[in-house]
Amino acid sequence: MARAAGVSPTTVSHALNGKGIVRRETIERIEQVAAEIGYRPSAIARGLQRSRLGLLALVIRPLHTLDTFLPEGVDYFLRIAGAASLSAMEHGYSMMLIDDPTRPGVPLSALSADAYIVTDPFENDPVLTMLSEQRIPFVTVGADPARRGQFPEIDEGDDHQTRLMLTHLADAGARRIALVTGTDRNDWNLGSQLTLAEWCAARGQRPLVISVPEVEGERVGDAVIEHFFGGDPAEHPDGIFCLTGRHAAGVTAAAIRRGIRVPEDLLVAAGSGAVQNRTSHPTVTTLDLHPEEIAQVAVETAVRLAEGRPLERPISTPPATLDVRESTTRA
Amino acid sequence: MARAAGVSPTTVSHALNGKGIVRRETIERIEQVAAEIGYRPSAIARGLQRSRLGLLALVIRPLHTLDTFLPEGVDYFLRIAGAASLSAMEHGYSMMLIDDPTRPGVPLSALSADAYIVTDPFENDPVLTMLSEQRIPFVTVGADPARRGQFPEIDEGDDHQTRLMLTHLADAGARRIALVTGTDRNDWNLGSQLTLAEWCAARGQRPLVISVPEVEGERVGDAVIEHFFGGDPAEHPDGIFCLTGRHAAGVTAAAIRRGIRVPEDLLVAAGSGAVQNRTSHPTVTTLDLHPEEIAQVAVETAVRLAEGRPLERPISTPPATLDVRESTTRA
DNA sequence: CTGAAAGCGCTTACAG
DNA sequence: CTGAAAGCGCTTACAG
Repeated sequence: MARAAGVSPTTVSHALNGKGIVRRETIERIEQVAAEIGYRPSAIARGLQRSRLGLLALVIRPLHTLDTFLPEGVDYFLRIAGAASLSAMEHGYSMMLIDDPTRPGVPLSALSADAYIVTDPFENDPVLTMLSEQRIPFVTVGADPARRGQFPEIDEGDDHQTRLMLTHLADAGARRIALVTGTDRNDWNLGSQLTLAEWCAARGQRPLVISVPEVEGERVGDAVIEHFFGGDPAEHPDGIFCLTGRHAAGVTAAAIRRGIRVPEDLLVAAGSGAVQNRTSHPTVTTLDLHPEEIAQVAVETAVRLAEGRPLERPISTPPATLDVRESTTRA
Repeated sequence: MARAAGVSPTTVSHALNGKGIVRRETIERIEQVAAEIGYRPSAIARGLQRSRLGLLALVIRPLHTLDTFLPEGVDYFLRIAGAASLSAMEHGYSMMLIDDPTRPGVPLSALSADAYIVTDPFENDPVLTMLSEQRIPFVTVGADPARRGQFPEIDEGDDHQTRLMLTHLADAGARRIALVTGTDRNDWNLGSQLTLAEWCAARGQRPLVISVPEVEGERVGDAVIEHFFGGDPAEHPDGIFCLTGRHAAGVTAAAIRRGIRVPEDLLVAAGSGAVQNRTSHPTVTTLDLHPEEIAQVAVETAVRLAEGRPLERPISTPPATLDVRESTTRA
């Protein structure tokens, strides 16, 4: 490029980056030659200088537990990935989608992002440990339950969300609300149990909770219903809050199979909605967690970290909102 | 690192990469020191040498047309993205998810992948033109309809898939099959029209086709039904093949609203399934395009290109299979 | 205003 | 077996 324009590499660099002082005509000539020969500076060479590549990475932890990377109907994480990728490009970065970077033999490239976004880390998540040991900047979406506040984290507002849904269920007529969580030890699953415990304590109730694997999806329905409705009728719930949409779909179907009417006998709602919840009969009330906006905030934070700019903490996201549907609407 | 181990950078490089000849003990010492200080070679410096970063990029063209990057219920592209990302890591690469890289002001990083995968390029797709001009390796999933065979491409088997579905509809009792395509000018939309034209020609029929925007999703239902059932009853179809699952969902619902029974009066099927099709009433027959396997083949091809290894052409993917559901099953 | 020099952190011939 | 030198393609002080 320098040769083609008949100047030194220094001048090319100055001209194209608007640094230093270069005669206007020289800049124009260089720009023209660059356009002609389709010159683009090498991101790698520049990266070596700045030791930043303009790369962000997204690690979606819960997907690692699921058998398929992308469980059907669960659009929450996928919308995060898409929105994060767009958002990154708007900030001048590209987004890598990577699986567990602590596995032996991960590609070097998977560890060369300028900053990482880790959504829903597990308790004492080794990914966070590794990144932190390697002094690689990262931000989590949802805290590591065992290390809350230790790392830059974006509060998903789990507590608020859980209360929002519990209040809605109570308003809709539920007197005894059971909780169905997943088994991943993340803030979402663990935090909601704490919130329910407080909620129940305030009402002098014993919390009804069951944790079932995320990966089982709809299949957990019968087991969950049997668990809550198998024993003492005095202990039967009249509202069930499932953290995942697929669990809620399975629970709703199983309840109906057992002759329990939804919403007449039992209110059902989901935390993170699945597409199924919008098309099932009855349709199921869910929370809208606004994944696009979470992704945007996460990317902004990651960019700040990558560029060594200060963070405003705590970082929070717009609160979840309710999508009220038939499963919690009594006539 | 070299200093820490008391050897030269050359020896470190040799030891860690298994190149050259290094005494076993030296290797061991270097490895130990590396582990102790958590040393990882810089992917950037190495990349500058090899002018490859170990990065692949996925460009999902149809998502660009849609208003949201990740339309709800459409899991095809998302499953491709997830599977491609996993597959890339197995090959020692990381996967970037990028939007249109021809836009002015794209991050340099978005153009520094070793090879690109472009799914469902448009006719004369500027992305392909740009990549090809810049001599950046890429493979398309589905051809550029205007430049078939000009670039490395993975055949999605559109023709086979369309015939598979037409045959199924005919077997299920349809005498007059209409086609609903999207409006993106990609192989999937254009190719299926050609196949239908041939199919109809063989039967002495005039093809019934309408193209409606992908982004409209379910909302197109009434317009499509009105288009096909508004006029001469002799021209009413008794089978509709919608290329997208969301269109099929909308069409099914609209037909039922109009008193057209599915599947009794009208068979409906979808090309690429959406989650809705599995939970609607009636459930809707779809093709399973096996996105995970397509992603895998695409990644393998991209890796070959990145490494300058020869391609075996034509590259093909496992044929689509039918998921037969209620919408094409008459009692 | 412009360019020669050094350096980012590696790898790869090549010399010892 | 080991290391000094050159170089990957840029950027950034610094000298002219």
